[in-house]
Amino acid sequence: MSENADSTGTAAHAARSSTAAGAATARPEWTPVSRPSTHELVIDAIEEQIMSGTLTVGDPLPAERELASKLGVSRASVREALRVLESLGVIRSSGGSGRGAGTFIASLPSEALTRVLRLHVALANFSVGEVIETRVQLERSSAALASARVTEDALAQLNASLAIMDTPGISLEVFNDADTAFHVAIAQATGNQLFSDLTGAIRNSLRRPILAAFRDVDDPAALMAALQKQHHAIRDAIAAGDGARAAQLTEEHIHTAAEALPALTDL
Amino acid sequence: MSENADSTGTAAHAARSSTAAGAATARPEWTPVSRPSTHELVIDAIEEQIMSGTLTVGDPLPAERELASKLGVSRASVREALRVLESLGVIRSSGGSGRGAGTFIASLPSEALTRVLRLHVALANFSVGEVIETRVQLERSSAALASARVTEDALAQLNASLAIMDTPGISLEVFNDADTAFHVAIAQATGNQLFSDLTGAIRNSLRRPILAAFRDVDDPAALMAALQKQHHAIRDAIAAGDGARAAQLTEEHIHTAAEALPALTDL
DNA sequence: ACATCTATGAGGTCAGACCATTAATCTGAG
DNA sequence: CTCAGATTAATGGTCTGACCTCATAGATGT
Repeated sequence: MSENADSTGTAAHAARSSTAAGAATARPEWTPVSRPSTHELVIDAIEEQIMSGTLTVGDPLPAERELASKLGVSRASVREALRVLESLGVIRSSGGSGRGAGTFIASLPSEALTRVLRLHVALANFSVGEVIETRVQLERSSAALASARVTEDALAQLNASLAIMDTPGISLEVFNDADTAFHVAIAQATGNQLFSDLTGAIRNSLRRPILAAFRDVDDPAALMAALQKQHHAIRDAIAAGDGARAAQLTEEHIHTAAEALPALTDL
Repeated sequence: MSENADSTGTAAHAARSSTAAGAATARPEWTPVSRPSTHELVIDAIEEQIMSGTLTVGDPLPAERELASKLGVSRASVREALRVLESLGVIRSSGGSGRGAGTFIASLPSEALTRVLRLHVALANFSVGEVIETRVQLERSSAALASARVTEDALAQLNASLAIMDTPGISLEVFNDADTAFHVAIAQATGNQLFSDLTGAIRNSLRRPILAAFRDVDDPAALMAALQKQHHAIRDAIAAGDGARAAQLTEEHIHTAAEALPALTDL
């Protein structure tokens, strides 16, 4: 990366704007020189190759030792950089020798998104209320778009998840996971991978709080039945291609769940 | 984390559903035992403290050497884990001694989200078309919600960004960054941090492609002027509290930009 | 031709050293 | 007694070099 400490760009430019507006004064602006750590430089070096298209999915990276000597840094720094990229779902490493051994450019964004959201939800940087509001908006869009694009295959996916939840005597965990799968399947039906990854990440970030809140419910089976009834209605609306209705039902569905789990929002 | 290799949950359950549906056969299902690496275990240990609420924002972590000996692993493994958490915006480290030195739980989710999206857009795991579609839906919601909740302060933010873009003879980069700031400010006006972080991350992930595509435009100044006119209209709709109109204008605005930059979508 | 064994090369882990930075503490001059 | 300056200790940052495990490619033997 040429522009270091880019900090999402926004903040830096907001600050810059104040000097532009205030103009006149033109004080020297001594910003403390940032000294990027070695592993950041390694990340930037690899990121640059990716940005410029030199490295694409499936390509191998040089061996750690080789990369270290090429970049003139220690193997430890290279490894720290690789672990970061790995956590971002950008690379995949495996041991052994020959075919398939080594480090490769991968594409596993959903796990990375899930982890980021899960941790920050737990840290209350994002409140459960915010996350639910985002989920409502995202899944409204998913439902509407899915209604216009749904295929046989996608419907089969929806029905598979519904079938699991229709099974009597199912455990809370299994129900919840099938529930997640149902909503992700709707997002997948839009054909937009980013939608479905975001949906999965958001939903999974709430997994633990949801399961915890469910234990405070008087009649879990009744709630599950109610939700499941709504699931069927959503499926029907999507299958009928009625996007507006699907969106509306989805919003009501999520609100039903949120209101039935009061322990969730005052977390 | 109790559940290892959680893999977003979804995939595992989809697979499980097929066996549940197919039933009868009941083949053994030999899933290769996952061997989590040491640094993953360290991450899980720290994550567990966060999930259980033992560690919250601002709390210090033990020193690297101490943590290593407590967990019975090498300092290198601890450092790899810390680098991952740092890249996820969950911790912040600084050297030295005494107050403020050491590693602390932090809260910088937006940078992490930006990096994830930026890299995966570059890797074409998310196509530009997908990202733009997501952006349309997200910002439609932002505009609608913002219209209902906008404050004096938020309007001032919007006007500040507009003022920058109204400045004549502005460079492409400055315009684009102010443009980003404008849209993020709308998201911020919803009061939903997740909205605004996602908006910023998505927009920043497109920064490089947008700037590149802009260079193929015949009359950049005219395009900027057209976009800026739309910006003003959006601002007015939000200020007037007309959510539906704001959403509609936002969608048209993004489509205008996308169509004026054909190089963007066939990237 | 096939099955086995071995060498190789990759990531994974570790122990220990040294450096740079920072705050707290000590020391001595005024 | 006060305050400037030197010292020290704690912390993250980096490097070195070693050893381990593992999976394959290729050699070896039958």
